[in-house]
Amino acid sequence: MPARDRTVRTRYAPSPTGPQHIGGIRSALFGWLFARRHAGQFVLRIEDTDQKRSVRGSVEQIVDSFDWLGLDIDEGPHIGGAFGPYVQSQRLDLYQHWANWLVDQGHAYRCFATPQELAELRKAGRGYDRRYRDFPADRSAEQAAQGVAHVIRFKMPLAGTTRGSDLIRGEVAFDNAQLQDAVLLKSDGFPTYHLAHIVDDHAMRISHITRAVEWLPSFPLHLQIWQAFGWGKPQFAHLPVLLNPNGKGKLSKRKQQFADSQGKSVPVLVHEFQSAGYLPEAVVNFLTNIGWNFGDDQEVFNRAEAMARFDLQDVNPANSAYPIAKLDWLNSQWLQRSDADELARRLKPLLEAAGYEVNVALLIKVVPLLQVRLKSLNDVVRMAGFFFADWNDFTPPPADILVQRKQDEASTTAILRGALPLLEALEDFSPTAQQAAMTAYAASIGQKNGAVFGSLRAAVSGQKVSPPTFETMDIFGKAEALRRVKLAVAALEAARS
RNA sequence: GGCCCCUUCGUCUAGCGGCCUAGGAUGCCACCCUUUCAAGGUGGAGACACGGGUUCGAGUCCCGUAGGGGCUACCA
Repeated sequence: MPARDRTVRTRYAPSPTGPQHIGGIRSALFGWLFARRHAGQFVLRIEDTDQKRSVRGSVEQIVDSFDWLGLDIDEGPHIGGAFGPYVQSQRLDLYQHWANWLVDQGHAYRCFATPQELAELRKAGRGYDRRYRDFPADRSAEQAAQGVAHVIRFKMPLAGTTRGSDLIRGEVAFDNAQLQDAVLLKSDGFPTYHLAHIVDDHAMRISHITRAVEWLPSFPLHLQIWQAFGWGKPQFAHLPVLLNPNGKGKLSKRKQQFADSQGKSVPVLVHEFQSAGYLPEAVVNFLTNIGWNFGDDQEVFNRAEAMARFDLQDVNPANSAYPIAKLDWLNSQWLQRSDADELARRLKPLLEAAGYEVNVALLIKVVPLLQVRLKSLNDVVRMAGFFFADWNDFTPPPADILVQRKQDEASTTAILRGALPLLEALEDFSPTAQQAAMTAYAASIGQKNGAVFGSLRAAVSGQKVSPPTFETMDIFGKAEALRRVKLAVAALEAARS
C-alpha cells in the first residue's frame, strides 16, 4: 500500500542521551508540524540500542522539553499507544527475529570478523572487505550454534544504482559499489540504527521519515533494506541542520550554551532557553522560521498558524547558520503580545527566586509597564524588582542617581522640594494629571521636563532607568510616592550639611 | 582521499524563465517621537559565489569550478 494513502504518522526518535538539543528539537518540530497539518499522529520512540550512551532520566527530560514547547505527543514510552513498546531495548526479540529472517532469505549474513580484524582493516585504510559474505551457510550456522561471537551484516548489492526520492531534495542516486555491508545486529544482540528504525517504522506505521540530512548517505542502505523486507516504504524528508552562528560546523556538536564571536550567549539546550527567559512560543516561532517561512512576509506567528500552512516540500534544503540574534527580537514581540495576566503568572516565580515576596495585585499593575521593555523574562528583576522590595526598607538612592544632567545637589533638592506641594495638592493622582502638573511646574521654574521627571524617577524608584515615572508613582500611590520624594530631599540635605 | 547534499544582503529568508532597476525580517546607521529605558515611525547602506552553456529572455534550467556541510563505527 503506497505510503501516501495512509494516515500521516511521523516520529521523533532520539537516543536517550540526556538534555534535549535544539537541533534535534528543530527536526522534531518539522515532523510534528507535518503530522498536525495532516491531522495525523506524532510518535516519540527512544532509540537506546547503544547501551554505552544511554543516560537515565532522559525520557523525562525529553517529555519535559516537549511539554514546555507545547508540542504534544500522541504515542510514546510515557503514555503508551497501540504500537508499543516505544523503547527499542524492549523490542530486541523483534529485531533479532527480522535479522535472522534476512539471513534465511539470503539478504544478510553472519560475520565472524573480530574487532581486531576490523581495526586492522581500518588501519590499512580500507573498510570491511566482505570476508564472510560468501561463507558457507552450513559452517556459518554451525559456528553460530557453537556460540562464536558474530554480527549480522546486510548484503548490499555489489553493483548498480540505488535511487531514492526525498521530499525536500527530489531524486537522489547512489552508486551501490560505494556502500558497505552494514552491520544490522551487533554481537551483543542489539540492533544497529539501520535495522531497528526500519523494523520499528514499519511496525509503527510511520508514513514519513523526517530526519536530519546526516542520514542521507545511509539512505540507499535503508532503501535496500526496506526492499529486502518487501515492506511498503514510507516517504522520506532529509531535513537541513543548524550550523554554528558563524556558519562553520554543525551546531549540534555543541553540548551546551556558549558565547559567539560578539560575546553573546548562545543557548543550545532546551532548558537553557527556559532559564534564559525565552518564551516557548517565541522559541517555536524562531525555530519554525529557519528553513521554512510562513509566507506573506509575516515573521511572527503561533503554532496553530504554522500548522495550517506547513509542508515538508517547502523546506529549504540548505543548512542554516543559527540566527540567534533574531530570537531576542521575536521574544520581545511575544512578550509585547502576551496577555498581561499570563505574563504576570510567568514573572512571579522569577521575582520570588530573586528573593522578593510578590503581591499579585501589584504585579498585575506593573506588567503593562514592562511588556514593551522586557527582552527576556529574567529582565523583570532588574527592571521592576524595586516594586516588590519591602517598602518600609526603602532608602533613597545616592546623589549621583538623584542628580540629573546639568543639575547639582542644591538644584535637585529645590526641584524636588518644589514639586512636593504640587503633587500633594492633586486630587487626581493619575499619570496624566501628574504629568500635566509637573510639566507646568518645570516650565514655571525654567527647567526642562527631564530635570524634574528624572529626579522624581530616581527618588521614587531608586534607579536611573525605570518604567515611566508617573505610572510608577501612580502604582505606589500618592502617600508612598511622596514619602519617597521627601526621603530623597532629606537625604540630599543631609549629604550637603 | 572517496561518496552525498547545499550555495540570494553579515544573518534568517521570498523568488519555482519574463511581474526583479531582486521583496521581507533581523542586525547596523541616521532622523522623528520622547521624562530614563524601551517600544513605535521614517529613511539608509547591504546579496543572486564564479565560469560556461540552453533560451528571444536566467537569480530561476543544465554542466563545470570554487566554497560550505555531512557520511565514511558492532554511535545514532
